[in-house]
Amino acid sequence: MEPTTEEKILEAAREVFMNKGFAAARMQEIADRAEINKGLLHYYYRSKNKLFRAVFDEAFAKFSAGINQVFEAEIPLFEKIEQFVDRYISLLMQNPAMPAFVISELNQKGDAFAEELLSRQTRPNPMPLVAQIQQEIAAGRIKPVNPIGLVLNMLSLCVFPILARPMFQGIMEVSRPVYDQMMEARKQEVAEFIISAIRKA
Amino acid sequence: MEPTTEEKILEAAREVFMNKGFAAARMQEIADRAEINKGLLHYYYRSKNKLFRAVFDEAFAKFSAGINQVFEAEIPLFEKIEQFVDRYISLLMQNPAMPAFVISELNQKGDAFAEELLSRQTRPNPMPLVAQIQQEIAAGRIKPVNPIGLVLNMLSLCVFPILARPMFQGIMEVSRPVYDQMMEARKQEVAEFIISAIRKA
DNA sequence: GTCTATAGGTAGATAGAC
DNA sequence: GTCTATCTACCTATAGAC
Repeated sequence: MEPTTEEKILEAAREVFMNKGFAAARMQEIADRAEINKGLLHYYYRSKNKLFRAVFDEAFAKFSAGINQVFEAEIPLFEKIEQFVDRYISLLMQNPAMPAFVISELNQKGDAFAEELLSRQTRPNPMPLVAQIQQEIAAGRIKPVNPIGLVLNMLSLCVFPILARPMFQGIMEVSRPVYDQMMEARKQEVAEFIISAIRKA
Repeated sequence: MEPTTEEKILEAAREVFMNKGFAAARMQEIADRAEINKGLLHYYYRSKNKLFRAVFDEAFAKFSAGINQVFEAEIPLFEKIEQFVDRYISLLMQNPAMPAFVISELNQKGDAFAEELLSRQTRPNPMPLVAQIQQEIAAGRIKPVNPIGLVLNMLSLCVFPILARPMFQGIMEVSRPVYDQMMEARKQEVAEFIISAIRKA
């Protein structure tokens, strides 16, 4: 089935906003990619800001849903870590521009924007995982680490390599296929790294 | 001593470019912050692009020098990890906008820009640390991990929490002072986390 | 709904007086 | 070196025909 005009606009806006950021994005380029004209863009979304919000909100909700799905799974901690790393790196590799997009817009638009955005329904909620980590510590099954710190470590290890891809490729002088291959191997390595760090001696 | 006009310009440009990014930065705002007028800005730096490059190159060189200093230190691996985490988190906390700035510009301007930029003299060189890790593995003193992956993990754990500060604060509902305090505590925690992960059982 | 044309505003860059 | 004034280009947004 043919995509509707609105779908074509959103798809085009996603690509342009995510790759260039809000300020550098051009309504003309979005119109061109959607194969319509600028006037029609404003007919559907009255302003650049409104179109941006539509794209950003969707990306943020997708990001949140993907992450919460694993946070909430009712499985043992070590399995959950493995699943989290595997699924989350896969999700990020499928949308490699998303993390840099979300991070830089949140940084640029100031804390007011971040606050407003994070007050919505669909947002990351690490509490189930935090609680699970606390239980494991209380039961003496893993080392006594800061639970929030551990969740932050898991996220850092998955997201940063995607954010830093251009820098990493430049410094290490590796081609894109080799980079992709390394990320694939990292799924296993990162899970082992985290589990080794918290497993009781 | 009074700062020269050029110093005032660079200082103002740093603040504006780092917080807003290239596209959203305005020459007018830079002029205002430097307490001069737009015309004079163009007298010193003929274009916005040239001014941006001056700021970016300086930030990138500073970033690289700080990191290389620890990569090259001739001390035992576990000590080096502790020093790296401590110093690098401190450096980042003193320039909290720098990582997001460098990362997003490298992502937005495409791989050509990244390639060109990374071909300069002062750039991050993790090879001394990679070699040291390989030696430790060969000597059987740490677990056999991917050396490049380990360096990437160290960087991820230090940089990502700074990049994600607005998101982290929003999700965890913590104030700025509490966030700063958590980052301070992380210096110790992250070093222990990494060492636990690679120490032989 | 979709197009063309254009209004209205703003930003980077230049000219020229002092 | 520093200023004011202005040019030129571009971009968002609107008006109006079809």
